[in-house]
Amino acid sequence: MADPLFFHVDLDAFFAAVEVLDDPSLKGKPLIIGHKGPRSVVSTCSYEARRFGVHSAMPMTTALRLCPQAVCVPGNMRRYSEKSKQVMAIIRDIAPSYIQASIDEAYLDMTGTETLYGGQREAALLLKDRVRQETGLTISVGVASSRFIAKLASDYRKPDGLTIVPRGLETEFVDAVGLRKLWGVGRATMEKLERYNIRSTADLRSYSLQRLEQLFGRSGGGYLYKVCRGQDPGIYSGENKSHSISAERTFFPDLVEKEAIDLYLLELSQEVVFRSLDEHFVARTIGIKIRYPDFTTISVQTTPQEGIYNTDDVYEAARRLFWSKYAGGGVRLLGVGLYQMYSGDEIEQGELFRQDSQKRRDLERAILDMNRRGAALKRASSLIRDQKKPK
DNA sequence: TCTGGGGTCCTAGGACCC
DNA sequence: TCTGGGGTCCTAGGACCC
Repeated sequence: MADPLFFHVDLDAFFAAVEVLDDPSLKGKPLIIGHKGPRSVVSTCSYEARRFGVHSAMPMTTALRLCPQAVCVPGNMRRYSEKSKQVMAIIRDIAPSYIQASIDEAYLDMTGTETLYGGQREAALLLKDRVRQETGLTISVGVASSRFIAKLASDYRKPDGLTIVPRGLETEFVDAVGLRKLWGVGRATMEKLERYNIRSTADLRSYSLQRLEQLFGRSGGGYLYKVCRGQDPGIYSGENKSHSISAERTFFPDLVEKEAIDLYLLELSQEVVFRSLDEHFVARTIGIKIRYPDFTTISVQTTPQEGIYNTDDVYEAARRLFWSKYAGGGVRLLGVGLYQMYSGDEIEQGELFRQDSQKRRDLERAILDMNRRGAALKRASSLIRDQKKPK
């Protein structure tokens, strides 16, 4: 049997690259994707902007202080997902199988393709070439014996990079990448590691599995034990898991009026329900999230016996949860989520009220279909909200 | 650095059942 | 009844990633 071979493909500064493609006058300029508002953050930025210290998730105010001449555009997800699909189509053409991990990255299982393309490097170069020719975008590719190492490798040299980690040199490669840049080691883990004087992957290897499990829990300990040895922690199974959908909004200024809070709860409820209809998922649990001006964030959820079928069900539950938990004062952020979602549309029939719920769900589906055809049809309550909403 | 929005996974405690 | 152990479900919060 052929040795396992994986590619990880990562689109370089993806959103920014698409903007440049669509407006060549932006080429070579520091470009930031994100809203300009006082509470927004950088979504992506071009490499020119990165030279000023700008990076993803940075508060927009900070970014513009570092790089005042940056061009700032809000972003267009529909356009990005269009380009993403083009790239995935090329990947599908070249790889025997692949997993799309997000809008701008994918894991390709290239096991057994060495004779087909004349070698790993040749296959990776073919992929890079085709993406450039057919979409105008550049990608960075990591090649390794596991998905985990391939992922680290694609990030090792960017943009337009190609890094091949030879079989057997996984541990050395992980050492070269360094602890902080390992996927899954974020700030909190890093701080904890430093408290134990663990500053490198080599330090980490001197700890036993048992000790790491004591310190980081069964799962976290096992994860660290494997990755510092260049082993794949196996995090890509993902089949048969429940799914969730959420929507949230940060406000400026903070919300204070009861009416406004209710109207936003309605809007968010509507949003998640329509998306669940679109994806053909039914939820068992609904939750809300409140963030106060001091950034403390709480969440509450409930799993109603009667089931959750339509916007009214979600909105009523969201309101109950909110008003039972709300501590008063301003609201910086509101969120509504559907959890424990399973695919399916039909609800078990039987009781009358359920049939009624199903009818409303069918109505909402009809509205969704009309919206897809471009009709600007909204629920009346939402129209009223638009009139009342400040700005 | 005064901190978006959409997700996933993990943990720990409590309820409840056998 | 002062009291075990395992399994499953639910909840709140945290960490992490793109």
